[in-house]
Amino acid sequence: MPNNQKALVQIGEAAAQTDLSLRTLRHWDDVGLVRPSARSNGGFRMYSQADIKRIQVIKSMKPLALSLAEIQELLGLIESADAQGVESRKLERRVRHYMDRTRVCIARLNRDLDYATELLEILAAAAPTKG
Amino acid sequence: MPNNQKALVQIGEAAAQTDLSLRTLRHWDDVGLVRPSARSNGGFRMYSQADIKRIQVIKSMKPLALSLAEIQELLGLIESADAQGVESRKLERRVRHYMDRTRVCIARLNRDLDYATELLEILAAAAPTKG
DNA sequence: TTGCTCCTCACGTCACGTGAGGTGGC
DNA sequence: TTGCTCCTCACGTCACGTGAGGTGGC
Repeated sequence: MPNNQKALVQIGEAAAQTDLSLRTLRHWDDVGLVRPSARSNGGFRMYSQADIKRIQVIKSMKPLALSLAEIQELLGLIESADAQGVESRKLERRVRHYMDRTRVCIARLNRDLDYATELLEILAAAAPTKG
Repeated sequence: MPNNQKALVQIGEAAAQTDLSLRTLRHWDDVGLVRPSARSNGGFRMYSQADIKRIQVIKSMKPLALSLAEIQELLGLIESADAQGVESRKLERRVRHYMDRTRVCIARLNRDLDYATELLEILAAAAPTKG
């Protein structure tokens, strides 16, 4: 089965599948957040399905208001924890730190939702005729 | 009652009451989003309670992913609608445009919440010992 | 006069956006 | 050979952060 070979896609496909810009994927490559698994002879970035999965995970972490560097650290922590179990106290402290931030973020998202809903009502009042 | 006079506060108080940085308030002043009602003789920004209310409204609009210029336009639209009713078709079109964006944003916030909750579970699995 | 708060530049930062000029590969 | 996709600079942008150097006002 040669479908292992075919699983590599160019940056355009990766961008389409993840709904991100080419520039964003190139930037994430530059800072080391998602390095494509391979390059073609001509230097084209070639993304594997695992790469795309990682991109989607990162995309889903964006609303947490973490910097790219923090996302990178957090992904590394999760990987280490998966690989070796939680043996290091330092690792556990960092993970707990990010759990706290995630909880804060969830609270903020809930407030944001309330505000957005309220704004929608205000706008509806400002444009009452049915569209 | 001279409490009308006393209702003006300096930028530090305004920042404390809204939980924003001095720099943010100065920036919003620079771009014309929130101009303090007055300046002291020495040039200090003096914010009224109405100013602070406006700041809080704007702060609550930040999660909608609007630019400061768009927030400014939207606030202007709501004011016009309040003042003259919805007489202009153009005004109504813009308001509806922002309603759509708000709906999109609400959908995104809900997805973000799901992701954040999921991440919290992943992190909890990575740091299972009780803190 | 001392402190604390405020002021205006003005450069730095983060995460990209946006061309410019050039090449890969079917 | 033509198109479309991709490449690397490199400057621009948005919303501020962060000093530098100086002043207001109780």
